[in-house]
Amino acid sequence: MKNKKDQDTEQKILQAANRVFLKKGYEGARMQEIANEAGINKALLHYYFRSKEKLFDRIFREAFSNFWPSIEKVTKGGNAEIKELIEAAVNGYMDILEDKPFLPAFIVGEINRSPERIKDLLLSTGLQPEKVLKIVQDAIDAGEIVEMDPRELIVNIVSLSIFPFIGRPLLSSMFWESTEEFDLFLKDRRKTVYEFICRSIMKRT
Amino acid sequence: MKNKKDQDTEQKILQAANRVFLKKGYEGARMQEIANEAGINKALLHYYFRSKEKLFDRIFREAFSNFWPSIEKVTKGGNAEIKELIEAAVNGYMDILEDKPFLPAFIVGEINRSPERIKDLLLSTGLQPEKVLKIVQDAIDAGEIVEMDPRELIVNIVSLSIFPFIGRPLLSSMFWESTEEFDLFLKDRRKTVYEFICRSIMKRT
DNA sequence: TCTAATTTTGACCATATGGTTAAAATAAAT
DNA sequence: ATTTATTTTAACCATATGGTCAAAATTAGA
Repeated sequence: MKNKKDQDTEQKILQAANRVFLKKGYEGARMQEIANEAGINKALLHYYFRSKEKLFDRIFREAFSNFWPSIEKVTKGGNAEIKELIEAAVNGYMDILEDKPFLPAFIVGEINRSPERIKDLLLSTGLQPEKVLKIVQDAIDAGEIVEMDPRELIVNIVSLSIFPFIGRPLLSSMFWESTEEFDLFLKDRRKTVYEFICRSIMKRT
Repeated sequence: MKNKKDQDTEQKILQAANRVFLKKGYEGARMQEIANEAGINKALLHYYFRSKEKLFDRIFREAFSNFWPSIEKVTKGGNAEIKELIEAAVNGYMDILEDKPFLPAFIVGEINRSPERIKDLLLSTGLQPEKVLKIVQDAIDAGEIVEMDPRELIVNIVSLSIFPFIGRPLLSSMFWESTEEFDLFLKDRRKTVYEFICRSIMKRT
């Protein structure tokens, strides 16, 4: 039976673990640092979460499920508009990543470390990539956009949305005066990316 | 004075370190594993490279300098064509990344781990981002392409070229039958990315 | 208030890991 | 051939790290 203090401590641990794991990854993270960050004894971590792997697994699954923008509004109604899909995807990613900029680097880094877990993870998210593909394919069949592999468009949308956050330190150093200015650029970007994509896929008159 | 065996061993170590560090990152890599991979005693690593940090630094600098496509052909002559720039950049990245797919994940991961090193690294590469920006700006001023922040176009080119390699395990699991098929997709991609970008920036008639 | 259950801690353990050292093996110099 | 310099190894060392445990502190239940 859980009481109030129980919940508090568990939450403090999870928040601390989240900060540390996301910034340093599984290999770089230290249980001691997580304990310090949470303001508790290291043994408590094991009391609540058995092992580093178990704790990490909890954090990672949570992070992974937060990684996907919700586009049900677009996919639900049968009459899916391709432009709405793009707008929802780009805005969805921007919303998530402005709030948690470390998320994508963390996810791809950890997936790279143990790729065998992907299948399981994807299943538990209940994502339906086929639905997204179908929307794109329908738009192509209807002649609304140029002909292309639907997967290519998806990859491009995702690339344009996510990569600037992964490459933030590098890009901001090369082309901006400061990371703050780069962040301003990122804020504007949801508009410009959307336009960039639409210009490319709309047929010429 | 170095003799032949010396060179051999050093090279074997560097190759082994390269494999291990690129796949596992600094924190995940083990000196023992590098030694095994190189077929030598662990103490030899320290004989040749003092410490893990020193060895890593050597590998990382090498990796970082390999990360940039050579676009001098385009930038050298004053008459820089924007389309040539895009083609050179996309093809340059594809050439590099088809050969070393782990490179971008490694670089961005390690830069994330210690961002303070970037300035120094960038200086030692002798890259000139301004030149690239100027080519884009000139094309805009000449009315060849649509108006936009030149940095935005650069970021888009880089994102579209690099991200699919970073997100390979995830993307291939979601939208392809196997990683092999995804790799075929990546091979074709240098054409389609180029076209995708050009369609977006060329002015409508 | 008194007891039982739960939570928290400090001290400890086993192992992994980066690093060192002295001696053995090999190559170079004479 | 003998000596000297260099390369390689096995055996260690110190420390960091994930994890455990018994006791103390706290909370819940009677």
